[in-house]
Amino acid sequence: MPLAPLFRPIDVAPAYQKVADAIEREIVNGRIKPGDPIGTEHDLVRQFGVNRSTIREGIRVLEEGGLIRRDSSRRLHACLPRYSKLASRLSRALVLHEVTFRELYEASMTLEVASIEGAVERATDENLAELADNLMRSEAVVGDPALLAECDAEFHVLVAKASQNRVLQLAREPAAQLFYPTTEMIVTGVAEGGPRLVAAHRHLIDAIRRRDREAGVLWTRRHLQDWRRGFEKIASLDRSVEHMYMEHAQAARRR
Amino acid sequence: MPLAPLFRPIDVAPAYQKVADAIEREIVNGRIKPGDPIGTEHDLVRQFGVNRSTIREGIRVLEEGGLIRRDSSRRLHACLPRYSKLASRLSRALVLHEVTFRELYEASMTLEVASIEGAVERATDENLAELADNLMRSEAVVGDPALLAECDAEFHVLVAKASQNRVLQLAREPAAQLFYPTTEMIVTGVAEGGPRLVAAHRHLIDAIRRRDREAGVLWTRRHLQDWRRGFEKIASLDRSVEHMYMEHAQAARRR
DNA sequence: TGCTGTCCCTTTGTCCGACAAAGTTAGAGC
DNA sequence: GCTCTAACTTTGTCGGACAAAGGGACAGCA
Repeated sequence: MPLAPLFRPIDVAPAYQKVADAIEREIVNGRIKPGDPIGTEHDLVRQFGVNRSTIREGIRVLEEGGLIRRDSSRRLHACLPRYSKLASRLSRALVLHEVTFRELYEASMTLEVASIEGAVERATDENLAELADNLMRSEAVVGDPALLAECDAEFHVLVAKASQNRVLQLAREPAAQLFYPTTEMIVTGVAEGGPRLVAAHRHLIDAIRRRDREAGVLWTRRHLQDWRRGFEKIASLDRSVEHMYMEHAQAARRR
Repeated sequence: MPLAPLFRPIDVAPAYQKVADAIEREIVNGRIKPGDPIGTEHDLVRQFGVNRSTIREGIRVLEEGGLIRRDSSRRLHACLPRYSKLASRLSRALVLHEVTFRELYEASMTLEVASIEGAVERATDENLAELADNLMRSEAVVGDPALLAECDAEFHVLVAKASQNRVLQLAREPAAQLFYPTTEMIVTGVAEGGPRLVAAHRHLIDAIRRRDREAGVLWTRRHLQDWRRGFEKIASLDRSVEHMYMEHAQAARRR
């Protein structure tokens, strides 16, 4: 029988962590709003009563977490964490955990179908305009796998955006970021890949415009199955995502 | 007509960022494997030829990103980023973006249904044993909303784990973390909430064991609809997730 | 033998002071 | 009113310093 707990574990966090936590708390509970300035390092030195080096370590933590940024003049201010930056953290984690393409495919099937359902139900005219613009640009680069893959990635981001569900938007992003580089490979390797991709996008936009849920789901499924078939021509679905893909995610994060 | 690009944009990143990037690169492309030691700060000072303060700022970045940790003796080593830690970053972002409970509910409906489908298809005996154990513990604390909510959160993590799809596992986590505190409130407020919750879990385990997909989906839907009905008794689904919820996510992250 | 306490070395967390480069501000000059 | 310049501020980096905590070796003791 263990002894009755007489003492609570005492909180021994290094000072830089406490600095970061203190600022984080003010941001997440709204006392510091996104866009508000945080003050200079010297200000923080005075407020927290610790050395500037300590403050700077705390700032790095918050910066990496996406809670604060430095503007053009390098001054600190709070900001809304950006989905794509956070998502590339997750993509990185998925790569390190060596998830398989099958897992990516299965999860994406779920997430993209949910996105299109939301989009069919709630897309605005502005969403549709963005999608149409994307389609035009896709048609123009149908012969260039790299650019087309980029357009494809953007297309699905726009569909998710049209769903008006930011949780979904965020949830689909990590897997999508890992898809992107493979799309390029597939379009390169499969002759009719580019035109089929663009055709699927056209049908999807059409389904959204007509609020035709069945068609939206159907074409999303086909679109992903096309990806799958293309991928299986060059590799096994059970292969794990390779480290090389991280290059893309890293580049995306820095943007 | 712009001039032909004669120069590439040069990479002007601060030194601490370059240190972090260099170490990150080695980890994500596998030259440093999870668990490998990184070396002491002094080692890194020698290797990179910069000051220890600079090294330390770079380390903070990687630490926050979950790529490296300090073990009990505070020595640095590479590690696999933990889903729950990353997910709490995302939860934090969702709170700051002020997503509504409706968005959470809709996305979770999709993600939890997908999880149970995967679990029904692929759960192992070990997964089932963990779920059964969770159920037992839930039954024991059915009268204590806080503990029951904790069990409920764990239950759904286990279902996602049983789906054997780590992408799904990761995708559902951020939303789930925001659900958790509300579950406690609902079980407190609705008299029959606790027993219904446990009953749903029992049916879900049963469905997984019998590999009965229909039943799994059905009971997952009911379970979530129960949550929704309970929630609507105390607030509107269109209310945005409040900053106070972050307290829970923060606590979870530190674990 | 197995446990304990001690000394020494390493490592981390923190502090101080310093300086160049880049950005900001205020004022002079037109 | 506008531009240009000269302070001033802020950041990024550096060097060195020191206390506290851990790890390891070693002696002392049951």
